[in-house]
Formats: sequence, structure tokens, C-alpha cells
Amino acid sequence: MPWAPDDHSLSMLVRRLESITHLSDEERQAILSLPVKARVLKANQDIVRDGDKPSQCCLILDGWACRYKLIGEGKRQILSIHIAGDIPDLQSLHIHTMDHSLATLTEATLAFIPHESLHELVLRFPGIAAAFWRDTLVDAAVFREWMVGMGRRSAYERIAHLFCELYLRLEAVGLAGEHRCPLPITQVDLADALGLTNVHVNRVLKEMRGQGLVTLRSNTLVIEKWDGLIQASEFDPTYLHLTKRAA
Amino acid sequence: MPWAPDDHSLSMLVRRLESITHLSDEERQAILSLPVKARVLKANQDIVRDGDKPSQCCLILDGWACRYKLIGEGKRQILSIHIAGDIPDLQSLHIHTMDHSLATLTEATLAFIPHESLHELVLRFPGIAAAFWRDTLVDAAVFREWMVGMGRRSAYERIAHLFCELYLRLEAVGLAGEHRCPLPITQVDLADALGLTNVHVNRVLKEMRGQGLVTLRSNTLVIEKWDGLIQASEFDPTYLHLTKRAA
DNA sequence: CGGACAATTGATCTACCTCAAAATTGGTGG
DNA sequence: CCACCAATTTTGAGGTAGATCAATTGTCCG
Repeated sequence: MPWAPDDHSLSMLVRRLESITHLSDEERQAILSLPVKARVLKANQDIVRDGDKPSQCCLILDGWACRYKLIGEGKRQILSIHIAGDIPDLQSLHIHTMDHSLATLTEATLAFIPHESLHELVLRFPGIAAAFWRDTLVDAAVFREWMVGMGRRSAYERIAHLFCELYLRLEAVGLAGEHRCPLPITQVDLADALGLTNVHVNRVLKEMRGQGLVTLRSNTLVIEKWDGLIQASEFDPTYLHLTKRAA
Repeated sequence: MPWAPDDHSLSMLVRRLESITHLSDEERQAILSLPVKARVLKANQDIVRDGDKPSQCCLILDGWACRYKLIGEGKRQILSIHIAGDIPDLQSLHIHTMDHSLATLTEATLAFIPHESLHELVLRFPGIAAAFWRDTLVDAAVFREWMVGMGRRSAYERIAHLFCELYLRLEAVGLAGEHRCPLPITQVDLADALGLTNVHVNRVLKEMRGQGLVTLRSNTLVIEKWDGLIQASEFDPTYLHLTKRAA
């Protein structure tokens, strides 16, 4: 059963886990022999929906995704943004009913892994279980930081903070460097992630541009003044709990 | 080693876990023989602080606690509210540096359990590990719902939503009933949890009172119109992932 | 080249904030 | 039991960050 592309996809998972914990050869082998099914989705496609009871998790190989909730008259809150290497619905392993939806933000390549196989894996290897658990805990840490933003930071600070976060997360998986990173999402998406209006996001971006803090063109974010951005948002990367990762 | 009161405290943990999963006699025994140290704290005392590297977790036996972050000029965001049966810093088992603080909101009785013992426990009993993991996942689900509130709900809806949540959580552990529950925290605390100002919270409460939705006296919340509160906040309890718990 | 979507701008509005003071409550000691 | 203090709650007046509504412009892509 030659699954060359899928094997490659799992090596992404191996790398991810190795950034958290040490893997024995046996553990590495077990991960690499997980059954996976890769699929490419267009932008803005739901992957799992609020209320679903999924039987698999999805590893992002390429592209961006987000978790979100809809309320009332078409209001949307984006809960988290996910990039290559993330498993945004890992929680569904232990929480059977989805309390939110998961969708692509861009065209994306996803690897689906059955819950069953993951359950076997974590039962056999407590070290892997701990690494996965930790992963969901870092997820929660990011939720907390976003809560602080929405509850207590101005729009300006919030946007600056998100840019710092995204840059560091992308850098950690080798997708950014030199204070420049992809940002392939619309201002409406940004607004929904920040609890703002797209109009207001636009005005704040204009202001930042005017101050020479950042530029934003053709889906690329260039941070002209990293220190300024850090200061403006009182950014402290501790909550990302990034360990030195191999790029 | 007669530790009568502490043994009692662990039975609270047993009950909690049994609401999530089935425990074998051996597992129950292992939990009940965890070493614990109970302590009583006054209101508004820090339990763990942002930046700390704790070596124990704390189980709330009685009273209320909250997790919070401070930013800028004395701004505080409360991230979660915790009641008896909760282990608010369970995440510290796998995330070594605290990215927020934990404090009492009222006088509270806490049982401290060493990380070491918990690590041994979850290594020996994968079922218990899964139950703890799930606990932290429900935690994250509550964070997500609060994010939706702060990002997309009005002050009125947010307050109504929080009241629904607290009532159900208290009821689930037998601390509330008949649409009446303790609410032993100040309006400043409420405001910091909701991303609002105490002044504004006060005005919205007045409005709710005027509509006969709720009354709030001597640290007790009485929900006069449960359905009205549900409607006003578009409350859907799914995210609490409450399983039927023995009271 | 046309069509759809995204970014930008203008004008106006309002939910919630800020500052400040007064009223109420609950706990404490005499 | 009362008087007093500190912490809360409540109310008032005025200000502002960000929302809303409605065009207009720019961009990408088939």
C-alpha cells in the first residue's frame, strides 16, 4: 500500500510531537503507520460543524483554518486560527459533540486520522498521550490570551497582538522569517477573530500603516517595526509555550 | 496516618471523575490514597501567580476561585470562575510555567495534590488520564463560549449568559436548585469576567431587575424567569458538556 | 473585459466608558 | 444594640471607541 504523500503528512506530526517531547523509535514508527487520508479543500469550506459527532481528527498539512461559532443574526466569532501542523479538532477525541465549527480560511490540505487509531496510539504510548494533551492545553492558553484582548484591549492593541502571535507561530514551523509572514485572510476574517467590525479593522490598519508599523499587501504581512508592535500590544510570548522547534 | 478531612476531600474528586467515566475499585482506591494537604484561604488571595512554576494542583473543596490576567494600568481580565469540585490549575501538570494567575474570590478550602503523585496516577491509569484530559477540554470549551460573549454579545446578553452558565454548573454539583444559587462575588468581579465596567454591569442589572428577570440580594442570585434569561442570552448548554452527575 | 469579492472612505449613531459623588450594606467593636 | 468604618452598590453627567449604513474604489481571475 504505497501512500507516499500520506507518509509525508505524518512526518509533519512526528516533527510537531518531537518539538514537545522525545519520541522513541517505536513511538515514531507507530505514528508513521497511522492510517490517514489526505484531502484538499477549497477556501471557506466547513470541515466539521457545530453539533457534529466526528469520528476522526484533522491535521493541517497546508493552508489556514479556523474554529468559529455563529450566533444570532449572522454574527460570527472566530475562536482560533490554525496553520500547518495544527490539529484543530483534537479535542473531539474526548468531547464527542462539537460545540463549534471548523472551516478552512484558505485552500488547504488536510490529513484525516480516525479517532479509533488515535485512541489506540495514546493508550499504547502514554508519552504521546501527554504530548497531545499538552497540545490542547496550549490551545486553551491561546483562548485565554484572546479573551484578555477582547475584554480589555483596544482594537489597535488587539490587532497588533494578533500579528505578533501569528508571526511567532508561523516562524515556529518555518513559515515565516525576517518579520514577514503570509496573512492569507480577509479583513472580515480578522474582524471576526478580534470581535471587531471589518470597517474598524480597516481604519486601524490604515493607522498602523501610517505609523510605519506594518505593511500588508498581497496576502503578506511585513512587520516594519517589530519592537513597536510588541510595545503597542504589550506582547508577551509566554502563553504560546513555544519550545525550540526544528524548522 | 489518620487524615479524615483530607480523605473526604478526595472523595469529591472521585465523584467528579465518576461523573465523566467509570472507575474501577483499584482506580478509586488509588485516587483516595493520593497525598493531599487541605488549606483554607481568605477571599482574594492568590493561589498561584503568573510566571510561577507550580509543583502541585489544587482541588476546590469549598468557595469560589478565578483565573485572571493583569495588563497595562491595573486592568484585569477574569478568565474563568471556579467552584467546588474544580481543579483550576490542572493544566500545570503539562504546562510548566503559569501564563496567568489563580486566586480565591471568596474564602475557600483547597486541597493541594503534588504533581508527582498525579503523574504517577495518570501513568498507571489511562482511564483517569483521559478523564482529566477531558476536564481540561471542557475548560477550554467554556473559554470559547466566553470569547463569543466578549466578541459578539451585548452586555445584557453576556450577563444573562453568565448567569445561566453559573446556575447550571452549580446545580450540577448540587449547590443550586429551584433557579436560585449563591453568587458570592462583587460587581467588580463580574465586570472583570465579562470585559465590562462595574458601573455598566450595575446598570444592566438594574434593567434586568426592572424586567423581573432576576433578583440579586445578599449574595444570592434568584432567576425569576429562567426561560427569559435563556432567550435573552441565546443560551445553549451544550458547551458545558455536563453529563448527569450524582448530586 | 467583466464580474465578484475585498478594501477603503464618509457620515452618523450608540453602547459602553470615565469620572465623581452619594447611598447602601455588612461587619466590628464598644 | 448601636455607632462606625470600609467595601460595595447606585446614580448622574458627559465623553469616546467602535458600530452601522452606504457608497466608491481597487484587485484578482477566468
